[in-house]
Formats: sequence, structure tokens, C-alpha cells
Amino acid sequence: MRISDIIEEFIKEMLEEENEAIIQRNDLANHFNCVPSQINYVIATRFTPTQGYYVESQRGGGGFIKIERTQMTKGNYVMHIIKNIGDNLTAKDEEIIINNFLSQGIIESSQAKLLKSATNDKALKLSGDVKDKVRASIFKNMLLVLAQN
Amino acid sequence: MRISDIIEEFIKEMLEEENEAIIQRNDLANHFNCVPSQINYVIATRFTPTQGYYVESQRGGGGFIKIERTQMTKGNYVMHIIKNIGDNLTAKDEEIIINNFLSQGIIESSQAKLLKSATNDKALKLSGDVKDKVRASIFKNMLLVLAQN
DNA sequence: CTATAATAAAGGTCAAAGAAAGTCAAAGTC
DNA sequence: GACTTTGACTTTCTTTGACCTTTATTATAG
Repeated sequence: MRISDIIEEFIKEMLEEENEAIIQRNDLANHFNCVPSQINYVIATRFTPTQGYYVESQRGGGGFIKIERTQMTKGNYVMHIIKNIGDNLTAKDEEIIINNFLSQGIIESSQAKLLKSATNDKALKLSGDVKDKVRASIFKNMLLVLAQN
Repeated sequence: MRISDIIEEFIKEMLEEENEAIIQRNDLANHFNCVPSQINYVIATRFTPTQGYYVESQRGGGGFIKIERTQMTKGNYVMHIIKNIGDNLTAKDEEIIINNFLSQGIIESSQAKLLKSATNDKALKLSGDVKDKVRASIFKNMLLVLAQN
């Protein structure tokens, strides 16, 4: 069995008890006799947002990595939409998606407002082509959060 | 746990009873078995104006450090922060602001996550300087929405 | 008794050292 | 060829200590 899998399992076991696992990168690496960056690899490949995890960390003395498990409450629908948004997204297309979510009761109007405020042309002071790229990226990132809780 | 966190907590506990905490730098350092300048570090990183605190001090015999919590209405506080964010905002500075809103009950953790997801480095695939500019712009736009409810 | 000088008692600053975590690309494995 | 392992190098945050500035108190001169 790969060391990555073992570490993955270890973290997932921690997450079964608590809803968040706080680890010390060096300690964990030491415990499993691997280089510290292996921990990063495991997190990057097995604890991504799309996989339902939220990760935060702190460097420096007393640093740590916090892995939170999030639940997919909105299920596959939102995920499906996320996957279908390409690398570009116009304000118009975005509005259509948001209105759709709204009318289907998938998001609340306060959330819709936040989505729009983050991605409207006023917020995104960028040239046309870059703007639609960044909009797509931000929008997808936010939807990922909305799909969970 | 870091000594800085412990000191931070200690001061915050003091602030829960009174609206201001008056401390003696050397005494406190002694109490926590650290160098006096550690107290300055804690104050500089955890009790800044953006974090909703006002600090005054006196040197010489009978000197002291007074930490006050500034109290504003939610709307005013958010507007004040918006005004103080310049044209650039690093991910770190943003995190500090968000964590503060959280601990002061101005936003909920779901909103915090939305804010972060819209402006983290992963969402903003741009070069460093532009990134901080766009982040500032988006963040302020979103806060504006949050201030109005 | 004052006015001033010396001393003591705070707190402030800043940079170096230390302690984590992050990145990225090369090497290894399947 | 794709995934994993490894390690050198980077960045970020905290701790520590030497030195500085300000204020209060005490001692001294007139």
C-alpha cells in the first residue's frame, strides 16, 4: 500500500471522530517516516474542495494544517453546473445561472446578491477577456462553497 | 498552543468583563514567562484598529498599556473597514478582517467562507500585483452587500 | 523650599534566530 | 504516461534579546 493512501486513511479516521482534523505537518511526516511535502501531496490530491473538504493552514511557530469535512447538501446539481462552466463566463450567462438557482430554491436571495457582488463588472476591473476568465473561476469557487455547508 | 495565542486569549477574557483592559507589560510577561516584547507582538498582531481595538500606553513609573474595544454598529463598522481598505489587499490581511468579523458576530461562518472562496489565490488566477488589486475591489463590493442587512 | 540633575521604572523598536508550512521540479514506480 | 516520492529552496509567523525613549521619583544645589 502506498504511503499516501495510509496518510489519507489516517486523516479520514481522524475526521470520523471530529468534524475537523488539525495536524502538524512535520509531526505527521515524522510519524509516517516520509518527507513533509508528502503531506501536501496527500492533501492536494485527496482533500480538495470538490471532494468535500476545506483546508486551512498557518505557518511559523506553532503552525498547523486544519482539514474540515464539508457536506454536500445541494448534491449533484450544483456540481454538475460547476463542471459545465468552462474557463470563461460572461455576466449575462452568470445571471441566467443565478436566476435559475433562485427559482429552484437552491440558493437564497442574499446569497445571490453576494455571488453577483463578487463578479459584477464593477468588482472585476479587468479587460474583457481576462474578466470572463476570472469571473468563471470565482463563480465556480463560490458555488463549490454553496454546494456544501 | 502558541504563547501568543494564550496571551491573546487572556486579554480577550479581560475584555469580556470590562470594556477596557489595563495591563502592566512586565508583569504580564512575567506571568506568562516570556520576554516583554512578546506582549507588543501580540498587541501588534491581534489588537489592531482594523480588528476593532484601540490601544494607549504610558511609559515610566506606573506605566501601563490600555486596550479598548471599539464599539460600533454593524453597518458602521463594516463601512469603516471598507474605507480603510486601499486599492490593494493581500489574502492575509483579508483573512484577518474576516476572522474579526466572525469573532465579533458581524458575519456568519457560511458568509465567511463565501468571502474567502471568492477571493482566495486559487479563485484569482492573476499575477501578484493585479491579484491584490482585484481582491480589494471584490472584497469591498461584497462587504457593501453585507453591510446592508 | 524650589529648581534641577540623577536615577529608576516603565514601555517601544527592531532585527536576528527559530519554527512551521508551501512550492516546484526531478527522480522513481507501476 | 500518470501518479507518487523526495528534497532543496522559499515564505510566513513567532520568539527572543539587545538597545532606545519616555516618564516618574528621588537626590542635590542654591
